[in-house]
Amino acid sequence: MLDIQRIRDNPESIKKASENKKSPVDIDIIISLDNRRRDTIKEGERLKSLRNTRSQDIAALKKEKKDATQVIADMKEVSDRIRKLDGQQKEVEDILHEHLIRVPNVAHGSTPHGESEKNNVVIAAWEKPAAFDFKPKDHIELGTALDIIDFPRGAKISGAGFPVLKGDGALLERALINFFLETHTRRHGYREIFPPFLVNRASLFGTGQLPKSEEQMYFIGEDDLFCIPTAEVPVTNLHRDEILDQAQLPIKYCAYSACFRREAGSYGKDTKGYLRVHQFNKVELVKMVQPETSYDELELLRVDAEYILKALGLHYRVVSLCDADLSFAAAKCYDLEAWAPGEGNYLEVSSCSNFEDFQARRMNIRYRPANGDKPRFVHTLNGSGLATARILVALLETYQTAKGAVRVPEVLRPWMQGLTKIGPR
RNA sequence: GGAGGACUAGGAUAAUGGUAAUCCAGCGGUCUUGAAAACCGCCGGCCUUACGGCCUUGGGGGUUCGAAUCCCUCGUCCUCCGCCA
Repeated sequence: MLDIQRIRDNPESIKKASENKKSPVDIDIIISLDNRRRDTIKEGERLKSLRNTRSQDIAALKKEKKDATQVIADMKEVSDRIRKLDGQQKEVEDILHEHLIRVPNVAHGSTPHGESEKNNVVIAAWEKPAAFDFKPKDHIELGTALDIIDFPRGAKISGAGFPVLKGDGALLERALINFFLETHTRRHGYREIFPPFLVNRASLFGTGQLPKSEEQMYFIGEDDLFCIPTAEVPVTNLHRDEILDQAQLPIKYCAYSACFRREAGSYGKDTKGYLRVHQFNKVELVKMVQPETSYDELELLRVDAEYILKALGLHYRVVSLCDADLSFAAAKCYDLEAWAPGEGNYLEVSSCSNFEDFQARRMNIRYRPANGDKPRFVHTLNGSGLATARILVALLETYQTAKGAVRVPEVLRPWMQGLTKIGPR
């Protein structure tokens, strides 16, 4: 959510920014609603001031055992008008709020401008794509032949988009999660969180999934709870409605969670295999920092996520998303894309974003500056570190051998029961 | 799931239906070689150039001229009962 003051001060630039983000909003109606709101408040406060002073008079009269019926009668009328004005004010504020929460965050100055994802900018790459002296298979063929990914049985017990990992595939998945968590906690200094996988509406509003993306989430109506689409939601909301000490910042959390996404409306895109599924595993990195440091922290966050890809020896590239491709709440975002030789494609395995104070305003997460000044909103950031479904795909396809086995990268072996490769059963 | 109790600022505590008091912590200052102690000021939010005004007792409603206080409702925590991996 943006500061209404910021919108009042720069209506044109906010309007332009929302158009650049391809979700234009009507700024004029927001300004006029806000004017009505302010007028109503003004008149209401004038009457409330009157009521407060006259109430004191009534108290004084009663104390002196004098008659107060006339004043009380007058104030009854004033109170009725206040009630009416309060009602109007609430009505205007509700409508204004509905508009405000749909204004997207403004892209940061360093975010490239563009018309679509085609204008995203590749800013770095690591390693070369793996070379093969045979035609590399895709992960579906590999996973099925090795009997470590079972698509048909997943479809049977749950539906399309719920593949089952079996045997060494399940072990590999678990190894990845462990490797990610160990790296970020021990090497990068993040505190591990094991969050609830179901959250309430307030949490989803805080991180910006609600109200815009309600249809993308699994919903348990009986309890009004949602399955989390990412650990970002519970972890960032940990400090909702709190005032932190400056000395606590930066806060760095990492969390494993299963992630649930309905992917409504995305049929036809990446439908094949394990690339776009309804449930996958992810280790998420979340930071809460002082505003002045958030863009430095974004670079550090990206380095932490990139470390995993380097350690796994995967070819990848870093993409700076252009404003048109930026998510609703983000001001700047880097995607990390791992190379999948079987697909012949790059797969998005991490998004590292700075939300500035956009989420913090929605969640009311502030910190008290060391000098005792009044609380300021923190800046929030998050990034995948990483998502296993697609990393598993990149690994299988990158480390496959001519004989159809898959070598296990060195760094995963401590969690792989001594396996150096996954072979046919 | 049932019964009872509680919720006041960062923390802790007070207020016969008359408009939120106090303590601690924190910040600034006086004093000091420095620190501590002591003392003074600040110490929830919003509006206002200012003076000042309005709001704030877990959330939302209601009664009343006036609600932290009375009523309804929801939430959270605690105690007990029931159920349970």
